[in-house]
Amino acid sequence: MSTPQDKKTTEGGTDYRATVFLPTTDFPMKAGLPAKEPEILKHWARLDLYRTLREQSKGRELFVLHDGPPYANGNLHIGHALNKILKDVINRSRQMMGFDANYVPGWDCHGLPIEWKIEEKYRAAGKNKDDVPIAEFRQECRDFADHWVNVQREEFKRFGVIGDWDNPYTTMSFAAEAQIVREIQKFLMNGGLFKGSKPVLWSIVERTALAEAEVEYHEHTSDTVFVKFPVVKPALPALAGAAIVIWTTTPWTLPGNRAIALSAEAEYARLRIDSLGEKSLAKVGDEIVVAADLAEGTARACGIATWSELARFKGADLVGTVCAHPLRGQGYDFDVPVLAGDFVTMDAGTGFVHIAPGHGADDYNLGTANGIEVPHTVDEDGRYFRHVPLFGGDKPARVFDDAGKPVDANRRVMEAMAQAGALVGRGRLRHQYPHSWRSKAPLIFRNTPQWFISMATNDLRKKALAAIEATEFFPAQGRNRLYSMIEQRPDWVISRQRAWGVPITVFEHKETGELLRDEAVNERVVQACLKGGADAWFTAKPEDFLGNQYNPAEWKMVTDILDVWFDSGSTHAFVLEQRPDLKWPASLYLEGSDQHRGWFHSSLLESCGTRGRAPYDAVLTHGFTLDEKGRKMSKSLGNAVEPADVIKQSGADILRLWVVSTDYTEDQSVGPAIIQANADAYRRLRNTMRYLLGNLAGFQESERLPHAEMPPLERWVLHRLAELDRVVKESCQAYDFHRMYVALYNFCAVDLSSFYFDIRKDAVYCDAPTSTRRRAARTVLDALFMHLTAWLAPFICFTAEEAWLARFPGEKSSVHLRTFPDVPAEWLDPALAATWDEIRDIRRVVTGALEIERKEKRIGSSLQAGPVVYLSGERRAALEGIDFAETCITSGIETIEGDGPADAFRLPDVSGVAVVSKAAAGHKCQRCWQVLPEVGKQRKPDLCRRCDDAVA
RNA sequence: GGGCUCGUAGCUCAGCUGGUUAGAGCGCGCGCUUGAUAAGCGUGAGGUCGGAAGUUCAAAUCUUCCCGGGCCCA
Repeated sequence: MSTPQDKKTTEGGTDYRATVFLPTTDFPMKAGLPAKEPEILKHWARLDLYRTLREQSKGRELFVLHDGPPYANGNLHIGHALNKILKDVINRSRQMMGFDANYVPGWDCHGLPIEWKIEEKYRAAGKNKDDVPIAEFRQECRDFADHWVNVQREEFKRFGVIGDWDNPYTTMSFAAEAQIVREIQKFLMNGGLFKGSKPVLWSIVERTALAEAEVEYHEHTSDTVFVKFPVVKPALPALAGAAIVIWTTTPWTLPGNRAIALSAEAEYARLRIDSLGEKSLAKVGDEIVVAADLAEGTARACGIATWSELARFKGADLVGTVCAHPLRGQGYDFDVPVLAGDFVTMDAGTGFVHIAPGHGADDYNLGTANGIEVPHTVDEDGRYFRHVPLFGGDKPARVFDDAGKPVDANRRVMEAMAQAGALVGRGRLRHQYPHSWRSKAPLIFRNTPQWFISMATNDLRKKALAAIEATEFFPAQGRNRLYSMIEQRPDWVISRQRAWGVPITVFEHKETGELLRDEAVNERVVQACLKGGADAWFTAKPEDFLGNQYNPAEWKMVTDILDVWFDSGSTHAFVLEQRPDLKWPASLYLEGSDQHRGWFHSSLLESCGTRGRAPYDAVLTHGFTLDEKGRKMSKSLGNAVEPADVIKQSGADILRLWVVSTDYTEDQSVGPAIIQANADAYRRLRNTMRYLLGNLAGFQESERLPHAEMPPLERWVLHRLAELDRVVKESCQAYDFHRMYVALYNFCAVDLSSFYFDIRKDAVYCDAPTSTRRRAARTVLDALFMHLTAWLAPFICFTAEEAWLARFPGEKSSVHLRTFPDVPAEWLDPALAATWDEIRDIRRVVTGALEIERKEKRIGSSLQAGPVVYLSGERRAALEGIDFAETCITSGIETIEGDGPADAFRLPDVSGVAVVSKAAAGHKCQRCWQVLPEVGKQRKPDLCRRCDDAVA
């Protein structure tokens, strides 16, 4: 064994450090990204990278990832970071694959949240939104959105995202608003647009519709009633002569009743009332039907003391039964069918739900799905309309008064029910009930006129479904999700009773309700919007648009605002179609999986309704970002990761590395530990770049060695590059960056750092510059640099640039102006790769044996060893032509065909290899530190032959 | 409550149409190196494959149920 004496000989000996070719580079080990990245951003700004790329790639095939617009309010959160970085990785990789990947970012600017912010401001100042002129209010919304567009733009740029930041799109630009108007006009002209009605949450106090988000739930005491609906046409004979009993907490909606819902899976029972408790409203001998599980509860609530069960039915078997309205004969003579509703639960009531399509969402959906009309029963004051029998007329009953207190509607309905003999029971219930966030008054569901886009007219649903079939989905499951939504969705309600958005620019005839369909009128509206934005609809006079042909007195301008999903669903029209540097349809839409219901969905419908196909060729969805425990991020849990914090502490490249390190098709986690892990991984990649740069210092073209003249080790590295080239291409094609990242990372860590670099340090540091081995190595290091900087550029765009500039500085220099380098066919050599796999197996046995020597303190450095390796014939063949001592980083090695002694070192999973440790023979070369017999016999007494020549 | 979806070592992920002792990298422990040095190398310990039942000669892989998480609806 080699002894510590070797070390002593260095002391006082010649210091050959200066003659060794150690790595030299200005590329620092410590990145300092938070400070460095802004400098790189400035470099890109100076060379105008975005525009340079466009010019440079003119004529190439366009790749257009159409940006789904984020909403312009508030700072960016981690979800934005994931989304935009992913888009950027795709754009950069597509660009480097040889496309012209032109990316135009955009913003969604209209809508409720911004409206609220402005309203809040007004309220803080003691003003009321309704007292402000609408144009003024809209201007404030516009300013607000504008502010956040600018804030978010800077934040996105800091992520390293490249795109046309100087000319982004917004849904509120005049051109966009005008085009949105054009789009809605297309639905007007083709008949897809129609006026219908739908129940909305309505505040009687404020005389306005409320959005779900404006609703608060508070305790409220409601009147409850059990009401009999006599069976007229039983679906089963055993049902004849009975009455179905419903329970409701809103008796005033009973005049609007048009159906009864039940649960198809539940059991129902026909009961005969045998005896009653005190004050019961029920009648002995009555036969009623309720859910079997709720019979007892119903009986108790209605004061029924004893009863007999006469029959049992499965809910599904009762469907099709027709009942009479309890007030039949008094103006309520329609049929009340029994339907199955999946929202019916057995929590309370009777298992039968009274359906008033004008007074509830479930009611509406079930009713319209079964072709039932949606009656208008109460007006905006909460009074029954004149036409409602018994409760309307000259003295209509009212639900709530202007202070939100109950009036007489419930009482009068209950009295009528009692009089009709239909009231089985009544009570009071304290429960959670919707209230206005502003007035805190209770709300009602009220049928209101709304504008719709029909799913049936022009076969919109059919076209949309066909378009989904024709679209590529990443991952594939996205197709099903979107398909089933489109398959089931009702007509699209596009009207909102709001202020901040694009109006539904339609004229409705005051008498007939007919819609004005005139291209000349339409064009005048569009021109006005182009000039003054959609505000024109509110500021202009009707005659400005109607011209001389129509009498303004006869036509009403619709003032409802378009659903913002129609705005963003039209981005393809005012961005892709109108910019000559883009194309329609988009190559790709990419958003979070929530956008199956959102942007993917509305864009599809809008485009199919106006152009007959999807505005995209492919759709990619990513999951949501959760904390390290897999939980949703929230302020209250305090588990949110802010992208700005990560950038400030670690740098955007760390955030970008996180994005590509996850499987974004599923939900992904982030937190301090995960960020740290990515910072660790980053250092490994960075040091790989640094090592390449250091050892390429002064590299000359004349050093290059042809592939055929390279040692097997170098040819193996080039083979690995060829393999990676394939992985890179496949991964980029399939947007599978995680796979690519793992492949690149493991290559750097496993193949390069711990193997190739480690082995070749000796030759690169100590060989003479003319040595073939060293030239081969440097040729390969150059190839590694060229490939890795390109491959990593889409991921860690800052660091790849930093590394590139460290080697090729210049004001016009940028790694991002490159494409992925080609790989010569000759590099691919699977047979060679198989040999090296085996060599590394054998090497593992050697390093394992060395580890024991180290434990026993017989060696420190592997260069102190010169083991004997016993090999089977096949194993030995693998080492043919290989310098195995060099491969194992030992000073010498002896290979002998044979089994080897019994006490030799072996590994269970590597057969035919046995290692007997031995110290290297000779003395330590003071330059290369190998222990060799020749040391002491050269010109310089403390050097080996190679080093002696090298320093000569 | 409904639709879709996810749950493999501390972390990020591989494990094709079911088939030997479940893999990788990181992290962690130990050791080496001190000429990639706030770096590099070697080596070791970590898993009831969310849980239960079932199908099968055989299940992380198929079926059912349950638990937990997520998105969208209601």
